[in-house]
Amino acid sequence: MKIRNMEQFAAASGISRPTVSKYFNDPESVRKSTRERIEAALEKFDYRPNFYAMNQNRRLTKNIGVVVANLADPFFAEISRNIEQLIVEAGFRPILVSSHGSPEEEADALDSLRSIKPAGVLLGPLGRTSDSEAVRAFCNDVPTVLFDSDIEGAGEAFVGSDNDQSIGLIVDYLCRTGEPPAFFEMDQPPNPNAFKRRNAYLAAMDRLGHAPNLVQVPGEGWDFEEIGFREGTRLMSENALPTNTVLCSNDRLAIGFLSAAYELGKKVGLGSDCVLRVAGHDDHPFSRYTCPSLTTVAQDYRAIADTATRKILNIIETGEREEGRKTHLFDGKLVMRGSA
Amino acid sequence: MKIRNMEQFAAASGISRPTVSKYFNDPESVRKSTRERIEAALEKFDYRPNFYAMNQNRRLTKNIGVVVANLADPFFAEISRNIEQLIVEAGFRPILVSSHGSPEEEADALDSLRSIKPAGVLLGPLGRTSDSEAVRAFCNDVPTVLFDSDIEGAGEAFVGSDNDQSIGLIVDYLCRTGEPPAFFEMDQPPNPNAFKRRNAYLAAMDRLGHAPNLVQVPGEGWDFEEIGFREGTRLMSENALPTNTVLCSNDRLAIGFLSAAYELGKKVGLGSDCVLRVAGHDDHPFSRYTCPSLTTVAQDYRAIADTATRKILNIIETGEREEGRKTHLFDGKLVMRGSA
DNA sequence: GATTTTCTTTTACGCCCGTAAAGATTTGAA
DNA sequence: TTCAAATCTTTACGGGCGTAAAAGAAAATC
Repeated sequence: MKIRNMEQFAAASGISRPTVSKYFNDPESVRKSTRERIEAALEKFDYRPNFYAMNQNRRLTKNIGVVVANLADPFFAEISRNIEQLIVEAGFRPILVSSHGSPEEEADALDSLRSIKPAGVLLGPLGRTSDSEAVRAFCNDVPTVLFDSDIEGAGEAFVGSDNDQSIGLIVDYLCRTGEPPAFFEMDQPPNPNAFKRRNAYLAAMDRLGHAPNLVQVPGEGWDFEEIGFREGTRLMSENALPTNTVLCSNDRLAIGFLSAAYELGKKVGLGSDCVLRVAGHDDHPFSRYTCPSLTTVAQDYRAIADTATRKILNIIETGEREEGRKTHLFDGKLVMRGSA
Repeated sequence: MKIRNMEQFAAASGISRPTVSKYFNDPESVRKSTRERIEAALEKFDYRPNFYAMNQNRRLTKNIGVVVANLADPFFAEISRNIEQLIVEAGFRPILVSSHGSPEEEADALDSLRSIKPAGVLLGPLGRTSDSEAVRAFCNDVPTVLFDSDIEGAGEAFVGSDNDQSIGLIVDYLCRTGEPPAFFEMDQPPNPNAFKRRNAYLAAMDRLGHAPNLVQVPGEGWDFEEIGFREGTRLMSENALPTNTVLCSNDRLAIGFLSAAYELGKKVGLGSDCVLRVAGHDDHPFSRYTCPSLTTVAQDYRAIADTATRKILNIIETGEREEGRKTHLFDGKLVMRGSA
């Protein structure tokens, strides 16, 4: 016999439909003996409630939107993998969407999520280029927790890395072990972390009593490796680098920069035959395999994913939009490899 | 005034509800003047039909599932980006799910997609490790087009790369310009393309009258870079490479291998000071930035995404499950860079 | 202008399930 | 055993929309 709807399934399991409905909403909400009878029937008939009918009249669906700036960036791929897993474990359903680096797509994604009535949303926004009005409007309607990039006043909370701490860490390290670093970055970075990191660099250099060296190269958009390669090539072939130590604003820039150094025959690393030290920030999954392997600061992916997810689940379950927007920042860890 | 449902929106636009419903199902299905009136009202009231109510009674939803083996792999990230875009342009809604390299998650993903009643699914399966019974069962219920990895007898069609052609191309090139290559691969690759490539290598070498050299290193799972690095290090430090030219089964293995060569001080490339040539396969987004940059064969991402998407859209629109499962294979293009 | 064709309106029903309220039953503690 | 609390059943309604059929209106054809 083929079960067609909850009515029939309820009959087959010998439980009333409202109770079965309650079970599917939250298995713990029914008595143990009832739960067992339903689960026994489930084994026999493999029925699943109609997804659409189920969500139509629910005050809150069991869907949680996950919007990331750019899935092609392994950082976001990795963090959304963690988040998805946690959401599933909590009995919710993740809906993963990428903005592909475009503000319009980000706004579209939020708009489109709205029609799915998610119980909550985890948003890793574009940042500087986001349509911040649209984002704030969305956050007013749907409980949202931001991660990675902050947008002022948007969402219930922000979870990210403490750029002051992490940049401080690597600047300390670089200064301690050689020439103080110059800071290599794009002049128009899409991501607000870039600004925080720049300021953190300036502060750290100041604290250590060194004159800062900002190297701001023309560049916008998300093709970081390309920009790092192109501008690195230009700077090095013009001998325009102010120091022999370069701290890149993120690992993807550093990956391009290292590639440029290799092509130009400039040996990077710590050995006596090396002319350059290069460091990055993020511990991008590929940075272990650059040549030489990249010294960097690891962001605590798991802690970020974990905290952001717990935060949104808590808001959903208590129904309380917390008062006072909170910010959770995690420390980075120094990852010493061959490049600096 | 706030529009709460289609009834109210229909009233506000001066059109009957069934016609409005028809419009949302397919804007082209109503008269132009009617369409214009509805769209004028849309500007004023920004109403959107309830996603759940909308899909509940439709024979076919406007959702298309996109399931990929591993979103953390930039190949899948890139191809799913293309697919998503094409689906949106066609007026459908993509639902992106990653299996994260796990057969259980793949089966779960399909199961979970089923309850969403997708009009069709584009599946880039794990391949060898897939639960092929579950996949075939799914394909029986839901029109599915496979891409990247094939599973025999599953789905309406398969779209991928012609490994015979692409491997032939690079083997030809390598033989023409130096010592014939050895083929570097894992002994337990998760992906069936690996087997096809191995056979293509054997055939190409045979055709050119060279003795083949298979280097099968212990390795399973998806940590290709790690395996390439570890086993590359081992082989090179033991001087166990049979030739000075290595063709890796895919770019990610090559990335690890190149990193290992660098660490060991073995110069890779074409110069007279180089002791090794290394090539890959796929044109992975990162392969431009390896040291030296990686010579490889580019898969035609766009053509694969395009064909697979058009295929599923066609099946959906005509309602015909084509008879006779078709296979579409695209040629690779040689990408000559520094490593070989 | 008459006729055919195409599109729209009206009316009505059903999809599958969430939810509410009231009464019946079970459970667990006093 | 008694009684209150927890849980379940029954009954009933409604959500927002797809869809079908019949009748009406508009556009296209001649």
